[in-house]
Amino acid sequence: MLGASQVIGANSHGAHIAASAASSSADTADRFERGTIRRIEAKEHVFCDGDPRTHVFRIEEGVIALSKLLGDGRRQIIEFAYPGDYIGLGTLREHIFDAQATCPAKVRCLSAAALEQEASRDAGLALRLYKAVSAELAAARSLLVSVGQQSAMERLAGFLLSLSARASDAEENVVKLPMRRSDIADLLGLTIETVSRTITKLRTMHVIDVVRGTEVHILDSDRLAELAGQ
Amino acid sequence: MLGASQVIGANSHGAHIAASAASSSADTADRFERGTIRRIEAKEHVFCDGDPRTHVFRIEEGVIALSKLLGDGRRQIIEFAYPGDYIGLGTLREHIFDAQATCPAKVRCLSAAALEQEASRDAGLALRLYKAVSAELAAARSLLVSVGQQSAMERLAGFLLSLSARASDAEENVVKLPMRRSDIADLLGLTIETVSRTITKLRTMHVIDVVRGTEVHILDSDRLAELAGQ
DNA sequence: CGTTCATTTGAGTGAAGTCAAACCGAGTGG
DNA sequence: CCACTCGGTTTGACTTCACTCAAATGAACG
Repeated sequence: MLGASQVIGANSHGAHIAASAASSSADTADRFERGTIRRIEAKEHVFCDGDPRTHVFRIEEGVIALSKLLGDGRRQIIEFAYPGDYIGLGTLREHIFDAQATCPAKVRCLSAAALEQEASRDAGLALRLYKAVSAELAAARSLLVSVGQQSAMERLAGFLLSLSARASDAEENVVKLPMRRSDIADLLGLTIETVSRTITKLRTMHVIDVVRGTEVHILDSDRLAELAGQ
Repeated sequence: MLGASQVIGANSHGAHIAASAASSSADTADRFERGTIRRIEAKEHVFCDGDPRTHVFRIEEGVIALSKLLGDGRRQIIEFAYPGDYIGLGTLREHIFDAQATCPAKVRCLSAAALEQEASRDAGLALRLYKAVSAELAAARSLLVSVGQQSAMERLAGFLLSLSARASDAEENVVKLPMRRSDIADLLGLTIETVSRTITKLRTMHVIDVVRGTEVHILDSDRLAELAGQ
């Protein structure tokens, strides 16, 4: 994918804690992969800003939006967490963001206390936590660059590219948008109307085609990469 | 400090790796606190985007700006690193940002390879790395909320408050600005002119006073907190 | 088939950007 | 000691991109 350094609101390859490839402590990782599954309806919260941080969650299905709500209703989405990603990592006693499903989802619940206690003994696990958070940090910084410096068109094009790079489920060049326009707007620091107008412009330019509003077909990925800027 | 959740371009309490309070492995931490000191001139780079990540640095004096440069010259500053902060953490083989001094500075150079090798054996050290990066992540997300949702006035007021909260050096209510207007602009996703105009407006409102352009006296911190929004 | 929620489209406004010039303080050298 | 330069900052005039308000359209579902 051209412009691979651009990852918007998503971790390059997900924030995986589970040991990759051969690891001496794959068993300890497994222990934390076996939590109870919780079903989340669209718009339901997994946790809220201020809640005690009792669990870490791994997304199994659907998409969870991490967001910060300002007093007057403005909202910034920090990241869309996809299957395989972890949310709720960190060291604070309480959550400092909302986590809300953008569509029906399933998450696996893992005890935060147990995880951290085990990590204080198992250097391998602690290192995997470190790497997972480092990946999230890179993603957050990438989004910051986009929101701070790029035009609406650049942000949207970059967003579509980052989704197409990550969501390797269906066919190449087809990107599902399992979230509302307002979610995309709040991720990119734009308004719903600007997101809609920009998508329309991409359609009239024949760079993308949109089916039922939720499925984007990338017709000209080179042009899309150009529009995304660097 | 009112609105304490707002931390702009700075880690709440710095990204400290060194063991806090009583720790069983204070000695291993110490081992990494003894690197050679390097003097950095204003505008000089500590490292560049793309350089191999051979060292981690701890700021001893001055301020280092972490930034991403876009192809056409646009720049987003990710964070200002102050004394006590670490830069260059992460798991990638190469740096993905520039690190540049905004004023004369000193950094301590620590071997990245040695640090990570030790961390793979010492869970305590690995956990401290985890916590340091988690703090950076929280700071990056906080800046993202600011840049994505707030007005120029809100961003600037928040920035001044976050600096006054962190730089506990001199008197209360006096904030040093050891960086150019262009650095502040690139942190907040604004232009030099907008930063300048907003500072002027704060002066005419008698919320702050500015001495020699680099020293901000906060005259009405309650009003400043109001202007910073939530 | 009407209600509801989400998206699109249109018209007008405004906050921040651009371009340009003036200002200011710190060095430097005549 | 003053004139000149130079980088940085401030201020002014004008423009523009994205926002706001408002209405129309479309999709989903009981």
